[in-house]
Amino acid sequence: MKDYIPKEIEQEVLENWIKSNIYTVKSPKKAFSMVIPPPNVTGSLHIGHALNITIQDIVARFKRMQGFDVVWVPGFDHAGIATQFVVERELSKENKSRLEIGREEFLKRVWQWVYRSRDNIKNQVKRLGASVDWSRERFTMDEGFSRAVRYAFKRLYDEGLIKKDTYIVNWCPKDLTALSDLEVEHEEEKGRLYYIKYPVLNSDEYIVVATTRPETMLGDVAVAVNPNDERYKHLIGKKLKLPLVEWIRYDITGKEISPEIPVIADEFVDMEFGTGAVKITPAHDPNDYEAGLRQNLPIVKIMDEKAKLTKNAGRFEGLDRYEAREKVVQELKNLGLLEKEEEHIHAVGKCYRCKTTIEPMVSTQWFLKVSTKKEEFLDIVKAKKTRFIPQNWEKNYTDWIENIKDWCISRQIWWGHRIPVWECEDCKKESIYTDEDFSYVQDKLIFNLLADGKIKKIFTPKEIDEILNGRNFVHPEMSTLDFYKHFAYKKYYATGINEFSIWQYMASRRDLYKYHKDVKGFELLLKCKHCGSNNIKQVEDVLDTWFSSALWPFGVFSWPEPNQELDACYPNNLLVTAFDILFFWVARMIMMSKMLNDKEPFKDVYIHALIRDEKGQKMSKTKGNVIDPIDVIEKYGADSLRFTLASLSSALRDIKLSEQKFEASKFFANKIWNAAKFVISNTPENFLQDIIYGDMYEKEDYWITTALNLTIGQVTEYLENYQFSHAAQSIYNFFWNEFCDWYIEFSKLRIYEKPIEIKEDMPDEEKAKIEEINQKIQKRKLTAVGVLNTVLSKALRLLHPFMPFITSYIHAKTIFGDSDISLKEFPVFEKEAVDIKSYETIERLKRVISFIRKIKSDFKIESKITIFFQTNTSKEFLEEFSPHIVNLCKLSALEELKDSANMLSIPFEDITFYIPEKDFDRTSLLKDYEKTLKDVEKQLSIYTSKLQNKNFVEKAPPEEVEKAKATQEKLQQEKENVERLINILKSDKI
RNA sequence: AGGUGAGUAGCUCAGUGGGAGAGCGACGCCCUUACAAGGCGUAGGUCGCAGGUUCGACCCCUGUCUCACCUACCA
Repeated sequence: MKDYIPKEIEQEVLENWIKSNIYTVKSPKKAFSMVIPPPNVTGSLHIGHALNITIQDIVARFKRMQGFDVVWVPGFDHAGIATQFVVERELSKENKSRLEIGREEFLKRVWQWVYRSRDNIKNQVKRLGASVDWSRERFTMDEGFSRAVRYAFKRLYDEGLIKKDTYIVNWCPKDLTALSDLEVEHEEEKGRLYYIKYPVLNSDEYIVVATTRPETMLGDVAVAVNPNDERYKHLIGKKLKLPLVEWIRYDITGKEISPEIPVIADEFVDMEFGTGAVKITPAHDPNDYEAGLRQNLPIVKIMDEKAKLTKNAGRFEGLDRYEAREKVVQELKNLGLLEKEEEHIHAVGKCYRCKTTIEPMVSTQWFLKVSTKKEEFLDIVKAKKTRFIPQNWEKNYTDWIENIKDWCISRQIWWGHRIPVWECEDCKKESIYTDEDFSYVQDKLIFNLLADGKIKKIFTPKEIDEILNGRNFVHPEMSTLDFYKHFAYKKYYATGINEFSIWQYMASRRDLYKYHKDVKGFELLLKCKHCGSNNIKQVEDVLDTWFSSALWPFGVFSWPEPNQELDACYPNNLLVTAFDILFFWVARMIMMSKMLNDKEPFKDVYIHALIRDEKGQKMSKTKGNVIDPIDVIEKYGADSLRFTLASLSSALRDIKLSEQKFEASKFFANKIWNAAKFVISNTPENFLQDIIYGDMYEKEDYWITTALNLTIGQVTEYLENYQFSHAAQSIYNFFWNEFCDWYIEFSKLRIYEKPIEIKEDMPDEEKAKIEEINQKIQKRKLTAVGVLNTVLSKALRLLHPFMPFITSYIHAKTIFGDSDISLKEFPVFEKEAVDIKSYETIERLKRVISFIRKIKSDFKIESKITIFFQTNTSKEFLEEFSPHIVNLCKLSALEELKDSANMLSIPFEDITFYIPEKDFDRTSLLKDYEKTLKDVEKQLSIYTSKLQNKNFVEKAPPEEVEKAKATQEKLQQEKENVERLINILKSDKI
């Protein structure tokens, strides 16, 4: 073995895994299932993904080694608005807009983008070492998912849970789409509060209203005051003249609305704020909208979808909302109707994608009525059908569900699942289509292609042939037809489909397919399910991306088709995700799973932290503080990246990350490498045959076996409880501080012990004696090698989930390397391997060695010396381990004291050591020991007073009192020892 | 405004009703045949502040300050 170069070994190991396909599971029996949170196809993975994938892979590898059929499904999310946004930005580089090139051409561009981005991310996931089953890869826009989305939509619609409705929504005037409440980010902003006078009709009085958005006054339909507000009570029911407006406005039903508006009473008005009078603009403010509904007020829209003012704004028509604001304010000023303006800080809603200020707008959208199902969604978590880890998140979930509003699921964008609703131009009613409406496979396939936008309204058999028999987007190794069979229908239809067979089929089904002679194409005839009219058109809107992501835990297992894998893998055993998508995604999955299947989507959700930069700030490309996981892998290796993330990942707090932190893990990997090098290079070739001739275990062998087993127990428990950082810490300590620092050093006594040379001229008897000794040496060596190998192998297996590459590479080179380490058994805690007596003996030995090392360091003893000892109770112990002490302390010998002349005596526990007198810095040493004495005395006084306290002795548990007594005695001895030493140092004797 | 989490060594963080820990950094000594990406040793903390409960509090309770995040409102 050469030096540790992560890049080289990781490459090699990765190739082996991919070649041998070991993470593919055909038919899971004892299943452990997870679905990857599908990364967006918007670019590349960031360090947060790396953390997410690392945690999942740790669990996956752990469970796999424990004998589970681990089904870990990878995949990607089409990310509607985000991806559309990115592709539009690309287009703008060519000075084009999506509106110019049209929907069809634009979507082609998106698919090209997705292809590149997907492959890039896929490669990154592989380099992280994720042991996903690539044969199960899915995409939220693949043929199976698109079909599942239609099924889901239809079921929810049929149950009355999906409704088209006119309602006030969050509208992004740049992306030109509605957004859900969650997609709006609130930011504090400095604004102004304008106080405007509204004259009371037929009176000299006026009401002053305060507003941050004066331009919306053009859409005012009332002014509201609190019914208990004495200032305004007399005005309730009177009319006001809306300033500036001298024209007729129309509400959304087309009714004329006068600029004379009523003063109304409504409880929602806060008397304390502003003037206590509120202008009501139902079309452009969510609160006003609600008030409008309560008070039966008309809705006057004054802005269009780009937030430009409309005809209702009279002479302000065509102005942008901000231009209009300035102009309105100016005109009010001129008329003397602006009482004052004030600085005002308030939160402004922004589009989460493009940061444009949201315009609340009344619009017709599709809603999923989740608010009616609150109790059911709460129950999943309350009844622990789904467990949140850490549990704290339950409260967040519960609070959010309790206040949930209906979910606006339609988006006015192009990239996404088009709503499967066909509206009838004749009877105006809605028909939902899925492939359930067709009985023959051919029709089902053609319908799906049509609904997915893969073919146009009029299509040719050749196009169908090319698509179905062409390479599939997600699984290029199979045709799209096979993809349908394998992933969507989960059945094998014998039907082969080609251009000719389709032609023949469609020609025979003139009831369903209309032939267009002019273009030699067919049209699938869809009819209105209510009046039978052919005059129906599919809704242009697409669904919120999270609508499809919410189906992920069962959609990847070919839902809605009943099948064995769905049964075996759903509910998923575990979902690992970050808290920032708790509502977006986790809650939505719970909702969909409950509504569609009456089940929880997963048993456990492990919610991990977000990664921030070293200053605790969110990483973002614009700030330039991102850490690219691939850069880290290049510099430090994927193993180091993973180990670092795992050791930093406490579930509760954010992770502050800087590049430097990967270094420690790389040093650790290097340590592993070198320790393994030592073990492997000292293992004889035919070791496995010879090991039966090995000798008995030494105490240190029992010691390391015990320490190993204690570690195994800890790591297993930590992993089972998702305590990754503790598990990582535990292995780290064992490997470095026990195995490397002590056991390997101890083992060198036997490993490097040289056989005695036999000389020709020796008498036979002596030769035989030496021969016997040499055999013994050989036997002892074999045992040490055996223990080294066993411990190394088990330690590597403990480490494997964290550092899969290096452990796989090294393990293959050990005597146990017949198959990949990821398929080996995870070490099991063995009670009978724990030998507390030997363990404590060696722990004592470690203390003695450390003490002698400290003495050597304190007294600046550099050369090899002989140290003498004197003891009543530990003679055997010191003699038994004298080789260990001599070697690890680099002494020339350790012997019992014969003559104390010119010796400096140093007490330790029940032993006194003697070193030769020599020059050293007495003052500084005295200072050190006096400080030690002070510390010991302080400790001792704590215990003494504790034991003198009657209350403690009487009330504390007896074992605590015993413990305190023991500690007191220990401290007493230590105190005496230090005092003795100080006296010796002070005496003129030396 | 409500909620959640955090405040422990210079930095990053563990920890728990009974002797304050680790990693990194700092300092001193060592190129010793697995490893200088290493070894050996050392220094450094009234555990945010104030009360309370307890025989005993870094830990539990109350209050308070600071920081971060989430949710809602803000005419």
